[in-house]
Amino acid sequence: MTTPEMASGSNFIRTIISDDLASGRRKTIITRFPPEPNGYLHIGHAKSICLNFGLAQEFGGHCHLRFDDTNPSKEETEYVEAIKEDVQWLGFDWGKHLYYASDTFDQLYLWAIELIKQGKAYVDSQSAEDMRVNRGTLTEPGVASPYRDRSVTENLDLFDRMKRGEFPDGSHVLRAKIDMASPNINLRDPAMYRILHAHHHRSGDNWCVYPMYDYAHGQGDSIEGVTHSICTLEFEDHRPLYDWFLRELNIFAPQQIEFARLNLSYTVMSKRKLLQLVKENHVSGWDDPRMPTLVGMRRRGYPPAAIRTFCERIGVGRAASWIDLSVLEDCVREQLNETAPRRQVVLDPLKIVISNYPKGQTEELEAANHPQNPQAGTRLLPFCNEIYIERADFMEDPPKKFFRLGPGREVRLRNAYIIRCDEVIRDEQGEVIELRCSADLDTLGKNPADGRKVKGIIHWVSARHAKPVEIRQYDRLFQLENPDKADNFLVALNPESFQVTEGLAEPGLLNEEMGATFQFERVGYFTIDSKDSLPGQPVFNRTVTLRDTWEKIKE
RNA sequence: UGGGGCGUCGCCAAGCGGUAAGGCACCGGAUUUUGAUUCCGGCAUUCCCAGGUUCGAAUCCUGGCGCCCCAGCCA
Repeated sequence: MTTPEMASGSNFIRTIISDDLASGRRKTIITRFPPEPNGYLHIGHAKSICLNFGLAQEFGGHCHLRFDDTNPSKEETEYVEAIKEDVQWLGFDWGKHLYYASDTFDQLYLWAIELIKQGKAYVDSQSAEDMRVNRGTLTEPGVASPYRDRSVTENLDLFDRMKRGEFPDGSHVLRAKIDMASPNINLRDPAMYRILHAHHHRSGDNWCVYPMYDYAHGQGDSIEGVTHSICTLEFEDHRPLYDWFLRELNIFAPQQIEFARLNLSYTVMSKRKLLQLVKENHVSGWDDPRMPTLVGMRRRGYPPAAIRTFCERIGVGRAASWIDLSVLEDCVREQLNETAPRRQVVLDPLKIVISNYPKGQTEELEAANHPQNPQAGTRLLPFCNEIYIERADFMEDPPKKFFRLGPGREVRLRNAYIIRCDEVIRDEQGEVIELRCSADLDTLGKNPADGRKVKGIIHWVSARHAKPVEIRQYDRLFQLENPDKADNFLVALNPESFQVTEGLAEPGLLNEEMGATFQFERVGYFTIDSKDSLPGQPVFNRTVTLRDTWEKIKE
């Protein structure tokens, strides 16, 4: 699959890969996306997915999906299934290349024994606290463990008994013997295996020892023949360790390449924080339409193609970057503008009675489903003498630049007639509750014969035919550009990120498909909620508003 | 002041010694029965700063400054 949005500019990873291919250092390329199944995928993962799968497609290679399931205490099958679904939804296919780090446990164990035999690994029996203290600090070297020089025989015996489950969690750990004085802390005898009497979602209760990320990842890459192992910048300091294991084991060496992770304004990306939002009910779940998760965005109505465009547009680099949320929203608009059928829905109704239109009459007016795409066809809109318009489309005392409705003013009803406001009706409190208008009946599908210009166009629904529908208006979850900067990110939550209103929709909208997205003309894009909608009773999620230059002019 | 990185337009980002791509945003203007879309046009004498090398530097050298990451038996 090669989609247009991937036709691409250059970035440093593409350069490395094409150089490797050109020089013959690599015959083909294999990348991988290696999520830990301990949470749902978010937009940050999407960047990595698009990068890895995109590169593989572009250079005619493969991208593997590998679950990094080396820590049974945090991982669940629920997440595995959700992750697969998200990757597919985003539009990528790993084919037969589905792997699990846990599938390599046997091989990893054999390699560990090999390293012990070579005197490159040892069993340490210090407490976690002692290990921490003896590791030294950023500016002082570490101190060797008193167990560092155990004999190979003793190490072999201990490691075997660790594996058999003879020891409690935390009593021993297998460490690589590298350099306790290394300025790179990752090289100060990093842990390879810890004892964990835990049930693993795939290997069950077969193991009492589990490999650490650093000991498992590079070897997993190597086993799968990964040529370019792309990860985020915080693993850069781990690269010497990644390379060390491959070299000591003398196995195929993939190249680790790091890039800057995505930061999005007005959102948090850490799994811990997302989990907290879910657990403490600040949102309705991982799939809450305000969440930066892929399930959330899907429910909100973001098309996968928009997310792909976004990932391509933001580029790949090594400099810490902050992308404004509006960039994502623009990608969504761009995609939806092309694909979403148009409809008319009034969110905040104001009644109009058209005095010169026959009371009992109803006519069906033809409206285009997509003005720029005739192939999208047309639909019929019922029209009668009573309609609703958007409250904001009327002003009693409008400024000169306001070209909607006002006393004595004319405006075009989209797909219908031009009307003039003759009278304003109010209740005892003085609030406007109704408008009396007259229509120019000779303006259907054409401009006034006398040549007068009517610039304003507003949307409407027939009062006798419109159907009430639930509208959920979402906004950014946080009101701080960087919620992580607050002492507690929860104080940055936007109290107005979710508002429910009842709108009035053109009747055809009642029986559309779950997940379908429409443009409510002049308002925004709305998607039928796939969870809370009922047959004939849709709930609409506001996916994103339309761009609104009037908002700017007003200010 | 241990180690590893990063600093090019408001936000991303190309560039790799030959005289600042592109996208988004923004500002004009045109078309428009969505103040949407679309379309044209504008938008860094300058690349964190200061020196130096060179006919020529964002690109090389030296010295500063600023920011990010690392002390889990997490990934």
